[in-house]
Amino acid sequence: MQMNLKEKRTDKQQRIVEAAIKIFAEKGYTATSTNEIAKVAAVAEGTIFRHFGTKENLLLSVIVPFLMEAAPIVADEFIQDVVSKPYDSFESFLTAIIKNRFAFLEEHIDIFKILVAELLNREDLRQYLMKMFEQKALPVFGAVLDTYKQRGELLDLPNATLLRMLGTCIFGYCISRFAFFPNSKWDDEAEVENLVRLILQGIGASK
Amino acid sequence: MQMNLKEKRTDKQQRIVEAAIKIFAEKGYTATSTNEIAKVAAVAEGTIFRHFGTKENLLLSVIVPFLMEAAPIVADEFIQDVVSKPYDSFESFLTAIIKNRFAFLEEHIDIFKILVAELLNREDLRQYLMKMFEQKALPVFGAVLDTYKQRGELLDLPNATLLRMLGTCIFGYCISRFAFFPNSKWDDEAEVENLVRLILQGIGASK
Amino acid sequence: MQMNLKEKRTDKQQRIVEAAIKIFAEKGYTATSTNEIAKVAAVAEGTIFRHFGTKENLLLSVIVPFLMEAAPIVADEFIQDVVSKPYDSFESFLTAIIKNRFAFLEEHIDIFKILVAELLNREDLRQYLMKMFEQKALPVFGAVLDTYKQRGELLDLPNATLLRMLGTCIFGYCISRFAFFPNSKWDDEAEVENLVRLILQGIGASK
Amino acid sequence: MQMNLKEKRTDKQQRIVEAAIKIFAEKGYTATSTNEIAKVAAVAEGTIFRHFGTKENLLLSVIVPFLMEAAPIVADEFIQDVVSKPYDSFESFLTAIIKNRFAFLEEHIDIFKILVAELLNREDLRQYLMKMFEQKALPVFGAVLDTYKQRGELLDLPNATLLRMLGTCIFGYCISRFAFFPNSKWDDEAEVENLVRLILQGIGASK
DNA sequence: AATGAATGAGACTTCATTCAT
DNA sequence: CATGAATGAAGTCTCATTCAT
Repeated sequence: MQMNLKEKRTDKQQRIVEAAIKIFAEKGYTATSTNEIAKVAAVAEGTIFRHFGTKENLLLSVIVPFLMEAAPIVADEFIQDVVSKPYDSFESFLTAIIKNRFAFLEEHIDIFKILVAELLNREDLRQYLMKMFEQKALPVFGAVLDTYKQRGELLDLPNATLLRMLGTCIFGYCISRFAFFPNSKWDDEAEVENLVRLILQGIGASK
Repeated sequence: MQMNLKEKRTDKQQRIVEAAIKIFAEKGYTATSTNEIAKVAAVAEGTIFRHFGTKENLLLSVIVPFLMEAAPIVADEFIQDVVSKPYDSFESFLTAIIKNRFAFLEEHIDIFKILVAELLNREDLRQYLMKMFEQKALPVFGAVLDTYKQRGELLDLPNATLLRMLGTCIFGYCISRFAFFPNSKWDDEAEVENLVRLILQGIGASK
Repeated sequence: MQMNLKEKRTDKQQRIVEAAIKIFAEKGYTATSTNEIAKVAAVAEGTIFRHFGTKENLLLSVIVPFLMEAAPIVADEFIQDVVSKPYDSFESFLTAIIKNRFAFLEEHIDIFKILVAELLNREDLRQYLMKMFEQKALPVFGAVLDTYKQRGELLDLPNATLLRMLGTCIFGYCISRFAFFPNSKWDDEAEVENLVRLILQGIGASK
Repeated sequence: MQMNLKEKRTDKQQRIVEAAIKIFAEKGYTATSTNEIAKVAAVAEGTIFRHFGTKENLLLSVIVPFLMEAAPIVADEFIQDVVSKPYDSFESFLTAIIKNRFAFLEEHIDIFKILVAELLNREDLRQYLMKMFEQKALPVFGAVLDTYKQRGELLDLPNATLLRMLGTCIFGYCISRFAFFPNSKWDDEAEVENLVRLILQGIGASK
């Protein structure tokens, strides 16, 4: 299944958005000039404003589709494509979604960086994400967690707690991996394995 | 033991740095104008440049002492003040350092936000931090980990791996906690407990 | 007799001209964008340029017909339709032309505003109007004034002087009335009466 | 008595305001670029914005002092300096104030043009002027008119009517004289005389 | 040491105009 | 004929930085 963030965009619009994503990710939104975006996109500066109105709106044209389409589609994907599959264990379920998420982020690494950067300064974005977490992620994943709890594979902690632990752990890893040190060499196979083990068993020796 | 990031600064210099930290954290470095800093610090705009030369140098005057003093002192602190203490278990050791780090970050939450934001755009800063991690953290904490491994409290994984797992986990939590959602109500006691358990045992049910 | 400023214009051309008149009058020529005109006229921006070439030419397409057709026709009208009529007194003549002019301006109030505004900045327009005054108005009205002077109803002053007095007085009233304060409630009947009395007798008490 | 519109302005501020007045009057506010003002004032473009914030505010810095200081001072002038003088007739009174006003406008001819132009597009300015007329001019001049009415020198019309007739007549003359055709050669002595006669006796022959 | 007026490069944005469709 | 996407020059405004006082 393919997500399409590029729908309904003309060639030039698409070039502008791609240039913006690239440079926003590299230098940050505020430090990027529309002049530079225009040059990289090989359009006139005015063309940016004809299509996006303001620089801020261009930023939103990058972020919003990512949030509006990516996340819901992701959720649907999970429900239909991942969640519903009869994973034989929580471990294989976890491995699957982590791999899935990693692949997704790797594909949209620049937008992810932009999102992380904007999250630091925009209260509205933070609010939006928290709301999404509560309204979308919690119910969907809650059901999954319940299943595995009943099968005795998970600690009997509140779903909110479990999800926050899972979330910060995976999110933290993603930030390091994709936002801060994307250029380091990572052995993704081993990393995923380690991450899954950390989440499931921790690093304490079993006694 | 008290770290002092304020040494050798005149009253005005200190006011400028404090204003800068506050506004940089709030709006981001690039989006902050020296004019605004001057107003908040109640000095003339020229005064900023008399003391710090450039806006960028003011940023470095915020970040560098934090990195140069905070981190090394922290390391020393651990060696002398934390590490050397005969903790009766890795768990109590982990709890101690996490609480210690949380307290530290809570005190310097704004600089932490600035650092996180700059990390996204500055390769030099990333390099510097990775070097610090390898040269400072790895040897110091490596020794500690070895100790607990020998006592059978830790999985027998390479220290680099263990530390990265620990690091991303704690760092990820700190980012969420301090950079992205500092305004949410967190029950620190419970959070630390959960984080320690996650790290040590994971969330998988022990069978 | 009907003046037609709309001759030879297609539907779209007419819509464009009307939109231009409306917005030019409201915001001034320079402050009006062709984009806005296009929207109000419900045509594409390119259509404006297809028909009028430049924005300035659109302005002229508003002003020039008004000057070229309105004024001459007016002159002819007076000669044939007003001047030649055997008014029984200068007062009734004056009342007639003032009422006539008021009606005319009321119908073309927006173009009048545009003309007044452009007159302030365009030397060519001023020259043109002065020339028209000397070449058209002075001879035509001069004859009329002579008639009434001979009948002893007018002061024996040079026609140029009389006309300038008449002109500034009526023109000044029109400016206030139509350009500056078009929204105020005016009792036209009484106003005309007052204006005629002012011109004829002044406001000094007859002794 | 000298009005001072230049108070509290530094040399550069004054140069900017003077350049603005000159070019606004010549080309109109909207058609004037801050770049051009800067060049004529021989300052950097940024200097304009340091002192006046926005281009619109520069316009107001031209208009407002003229309205706030000129008009009230004028009013006071009349009360103390003109009105209170024991003119031997309404004619000499009228001649005095017209000469006074002409001198004033001649001195501030450019601001007058700017004001006239802005009056066409700014409802707020129109409102302001009408309020001023009602609150300031009407009471002050009303008293004067009453005096001369009692002395049998004026028609017994309502003051509001008399003033509006006077006003549009003088104002209309000023517009023609100062705003539209400032470059024509006018014989001021004769013009004033004619205007006074027009106002007092009209142009009708006394029978 | 401190100030804040002055600067001018460069930011975002608007707009009249062109031209391929 | 009509369209509207595209342009790039020019506009207003911001900002880090300098310097005379």
